[in-house]
Amino acid sequence: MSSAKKALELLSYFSISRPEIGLSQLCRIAKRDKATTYRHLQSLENAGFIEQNALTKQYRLGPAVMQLAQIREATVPRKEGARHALTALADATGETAHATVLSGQTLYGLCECESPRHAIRAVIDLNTFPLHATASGLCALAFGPEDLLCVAAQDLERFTANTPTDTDGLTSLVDAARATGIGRAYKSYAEETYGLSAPVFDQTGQFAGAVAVASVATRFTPKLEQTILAELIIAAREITRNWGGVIPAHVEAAWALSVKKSNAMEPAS
Amino acid sequence: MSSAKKALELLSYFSISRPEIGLSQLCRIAKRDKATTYRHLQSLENAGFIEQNALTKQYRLGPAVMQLAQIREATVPRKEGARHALTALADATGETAHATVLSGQTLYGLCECESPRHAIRAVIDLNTFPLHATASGLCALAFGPEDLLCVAAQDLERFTANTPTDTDGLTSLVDAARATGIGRAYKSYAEETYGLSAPVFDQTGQFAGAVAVASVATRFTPKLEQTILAELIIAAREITRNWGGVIPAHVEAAWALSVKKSNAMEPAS
DNA sequence: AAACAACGGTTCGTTATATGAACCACCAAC
DNA sequence: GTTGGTGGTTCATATAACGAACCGTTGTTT
Repeated sequence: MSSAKKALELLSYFSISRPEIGLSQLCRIAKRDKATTYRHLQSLENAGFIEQNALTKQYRLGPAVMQLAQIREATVPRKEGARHALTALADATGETAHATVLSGQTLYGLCECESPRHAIRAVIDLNTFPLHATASGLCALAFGPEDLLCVAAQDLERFTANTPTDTDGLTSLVDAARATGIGRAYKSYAEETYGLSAPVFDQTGQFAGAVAVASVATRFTPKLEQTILAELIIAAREITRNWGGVIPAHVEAAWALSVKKSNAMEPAS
Repeated sequence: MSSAKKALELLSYFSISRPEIGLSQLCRIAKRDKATTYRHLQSLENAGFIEQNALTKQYRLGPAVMQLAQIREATVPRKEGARHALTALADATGETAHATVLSGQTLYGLCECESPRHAIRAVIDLNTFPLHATASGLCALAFGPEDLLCVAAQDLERFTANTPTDTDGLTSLVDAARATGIGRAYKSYAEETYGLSAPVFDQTGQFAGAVAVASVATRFTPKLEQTILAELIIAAREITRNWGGVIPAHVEAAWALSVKKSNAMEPAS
């Protein structure tokens, strides 16, 4: 593994829930040598990617990332293009909505929007999304580049009893997503959550990411599913438009079938 | 130079004005070998820091920087703490306002806010700020850690005829900043701009950054200076409060003198 | 259409650079 | 004063970074 990659990987250990990390602690987390880790941290600090809390000596993300994010968003305004649709989605469903972006073979969390309706709700710690266990991931496998499925099949980490851990289980979920235009993760990532997701496309015509709703499994009803489904499709259309893409015809067709079926099961809301 | 540092440095060549860069182009800019640069780009791409435009093969910043920025801002909400004061500052002065953050020995642009009042106005390409040639930089030298001045004196790059290029010239500007509580860059960075800046402090009690106004030199009048001065101080106080700091007494005293002197020169606005 | 130049990407022998066990100095708890 | 935890440093070793030269493609020029 290249030294640059190792240094960059250190950044991925910072998160909202763990925003400051000490040297020794980071060595444990990353399972790396202290001297090496220290040198990497120095490189990162020099470049402004991290800085040291003067009081605690712990490291935290630095100001350089703010600049880069601003340049990125000015170049490819993904977040801006998703914001409105996400808040509307969270508002209409009363659940937590979020969007993801595919880059290379990794699905990254873009932003999250919680609804205040329920005290118990899913919170998304924005991170990379496992392709096989999340609704957004299944969307990526179903509608993204084909080689993604091979990559995902290599690492079928088990998160819950429902996580698909063999290729057959995974492909059946992906096929279902293709057929319905919707990715579904029923307790496959976290024990209590039910995720539904719809694909989003960009100006290259390719799959660019997904928009998703994470709901608490215990309050999931056919009625709620019907609402989420309808709103998800609206959001996916809006974000796709903002990202300069168009929904492929076969996806629109799959959605139409899904909605029809959903309405049939729970008629006249 | 470490490989990690070299890879990270590549990211700094992306900017709002040059958001996408091809391999060969980047090699020229960074004055690096093509094979090496390519490998570095691959590392960066793997980590999600850059991605390739599928059509043009050019590289641009990737989604990972968005996540990191979100974590950084959740950890240390610098931007949020500066936003309101900056818009108010731009609004009150009719000029472009911006804020900078010191991390290590580098002064980073945080955010910029333009006023629509004039068609001709300064635009800040958020980047690292040269300590010797910008108003914010002079603030950092005047109120930041002492070793900063030694570092800055090592690299006195000339930008204009007014750029201080010897230690004496620089120290006199820094001394002036200390005496007035205000950093001044009169055509020392760009030929047409006049920058005024005030220091901002954080909860450690240290200098944390600066807030600044970049004005067009040709429309600069004592009257405008008086306005900028007053508003700058208000903004610096507000941002300092939001960042959890307090303005040191000697800085407040210097400001009081500056305002008094400025009022005396242009009485009864 | 042939020649050219510029592009992104790859190869391979050389050599510089990353590595990590062992090492400080420091601090807090007991 | 011992113990266990920090953040930070050293130096011989070995690994991975390096770059000249290479390939295949593309789009422009003659």
